[in-house]
Amino acid sequence: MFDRALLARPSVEVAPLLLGAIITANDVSVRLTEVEAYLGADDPGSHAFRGQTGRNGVMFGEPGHLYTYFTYGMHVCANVVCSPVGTASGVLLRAGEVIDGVELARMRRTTTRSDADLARGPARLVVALGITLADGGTDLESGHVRLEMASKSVAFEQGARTGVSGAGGSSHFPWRFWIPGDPTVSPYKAHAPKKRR
DNA sequence: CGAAGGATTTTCT
DNA sequence: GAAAATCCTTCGT
Repeated sequence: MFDRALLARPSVEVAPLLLGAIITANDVSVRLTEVEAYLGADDPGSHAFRGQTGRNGVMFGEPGHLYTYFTYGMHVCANVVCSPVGTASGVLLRAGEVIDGVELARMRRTTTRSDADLARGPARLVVALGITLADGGTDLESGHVRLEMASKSVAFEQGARTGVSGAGGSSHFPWRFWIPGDPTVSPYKAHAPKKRR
């Protein structure tokens, strides 16, 4: 199922609904096990915090579309756009379990040893699915990247976001959601301060 | 097993 | 010019 009205709600409400959902692209399907919510306003960790720019434009657009961005010079991350047109919010896809096209995903993730690592982490998930920057703005209902939401909600846990620099990284925004006990949930902790800036 | 450093380029100030 | 919603390798315990 794909319910755009459901996605038009704030990302903090949408995030837990996406756990257990299945995203399919380029002949690989992933069942989401970990996500993070980002808001445009009132969220220093969001790209849209300082208003609309060329990069984050699709976050202000129609819900249910794909928002991709390039970060750390070598990684692509993917989000599901939430909230009505004109309001920026999104859900970062942090990790998932490859349930279809495992062979293909394994070929793309040459550095991966175990199958549980294929989509464990935002940039890894994107690579496993074969998504690139050019896929930003794709409609997840009719494009070549599809989202299939779970028919019923699953049990989940909620806690502090990881990897967010600055004020947004504080545990004041406990907007990370995951399926407890799942081996594909990202193991990364908040990193120590970086040296080279 | 855990901690730390380095890579690399798009985007915005 | 500086920072960035990360990942991988290497080093130390």
